[in-house]
Amino acid sequence: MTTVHGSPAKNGRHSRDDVAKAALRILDEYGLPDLTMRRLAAELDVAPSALYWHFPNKQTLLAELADRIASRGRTLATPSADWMTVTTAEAASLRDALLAYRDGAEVVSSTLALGLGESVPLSRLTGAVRLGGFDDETALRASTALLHFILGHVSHEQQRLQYDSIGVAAGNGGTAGVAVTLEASERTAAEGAAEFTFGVQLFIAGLRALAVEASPTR
Amino acid sequence: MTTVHGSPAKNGRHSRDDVAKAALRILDEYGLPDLTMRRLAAELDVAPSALYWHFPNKQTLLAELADRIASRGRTLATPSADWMTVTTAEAASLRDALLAYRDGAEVVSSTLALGLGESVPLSRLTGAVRLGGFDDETALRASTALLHFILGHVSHEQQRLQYDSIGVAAGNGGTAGVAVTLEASERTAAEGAAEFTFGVQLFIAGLRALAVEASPTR
DNA sequence: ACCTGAACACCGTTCAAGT
DNA sequence: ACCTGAACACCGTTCAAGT
Repeated sequence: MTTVHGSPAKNGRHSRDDVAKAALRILDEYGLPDLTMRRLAAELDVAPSALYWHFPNKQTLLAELADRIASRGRTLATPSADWMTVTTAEAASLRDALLAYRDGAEVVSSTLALGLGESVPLSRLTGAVRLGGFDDETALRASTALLHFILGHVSHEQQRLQYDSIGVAAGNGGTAGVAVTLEASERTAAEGAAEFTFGVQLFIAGLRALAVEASPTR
Repeated sequence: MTTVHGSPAKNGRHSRDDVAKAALRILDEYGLPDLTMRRLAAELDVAPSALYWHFPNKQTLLAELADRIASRGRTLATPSADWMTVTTAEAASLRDALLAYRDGAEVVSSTLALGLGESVPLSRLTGAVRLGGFDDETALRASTALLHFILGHVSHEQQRLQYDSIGVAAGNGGTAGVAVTLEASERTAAEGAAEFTFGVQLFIAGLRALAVEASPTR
């Protein structure tokens, strides 16, 4: 017997990994507000208190999810490109990872705001920027600023996507309504991507300009 | 008879403004997690259900608070400065407004994420950028990116401030501990301001660079 | 116009005890 | 090693009814 999601039924014996995976499933299907400890326990056919054997509290669980979301499919291996190309690719890859889960940006940004797990996405961006030969402080400040932009932008983007899909549910029910809403969400996605690219380029252009000011001969 | 906060005691008859002001008091003194409808009702000596006469739900109340926070003391009147000066001043003024209330950035950013009330801070930034002669789309995208940076940055900054003050409470109790922590929070504040300035200048430099690319003669 | 009382349907977390 | 049962101390929101 397997669940609808393909994971084996374990008759009430779970690992920490099982819990995290079930949480990601709920997050992706129903969104962050519906990801409660009680709902998660029910999904695993377990009493709510059982979860506290695997995670000391909800915050820690969310940090684990943030880590998994931000680390997902992030192997680019652009071998010897310049820092601007690598930074652009890193930013796009982070955006993709956040967009891969419903409310992904919210989860990452809220656990970053609580002081846990900011390391993964930030260090990748910092590493990319550092390729440009900037000093460590500049690289860190610039990538922190870029990270804030990315998280804010994708959060906003995902909120608009959800708004569009509420439009589907609240539509007048016909295929016409669905078609209109699909159009709207395509427009939302396209505009989101364009805004994102613009923002990233703005950062890179700014960084390059500051570098030129510092050493005009190069 | 007046309350400790100086507002007149109204024997259980309140206006919408009273409710918002009491909410801001709780927010500033105890933080966003402690700002519950029940706690707010208690502060006003009223049953929780009474609040729903003034606001349809908590989200609407938070949107009202976000509006008040983001609009606070924001009259700069730099008459005829260039767009870079005005944008820098607008960004700094927004940061000051957010820092003026505990968890201010969180409140503004979360209600912006819910689609309400983004107008005030965004339109001021957009107006400032537009002074540079950029087309409307560019001005909007750039100021949106800048706003995301500001909200993310100040959220992070306020979280660190809170972390520092927890240090005070959890310190070993002596004056030495307090002194160390004060030092830490001063360092936090100074570093926060420097990072902020750097981020804003990055944006402005990027925007100027993009403008030069578009029309190299100017 | 503004509020009460009572209820509904939830939360996160703890802790002794079980297997 | 992993879970149950029961409890504690909360939430936001609705709605009929009061003044």
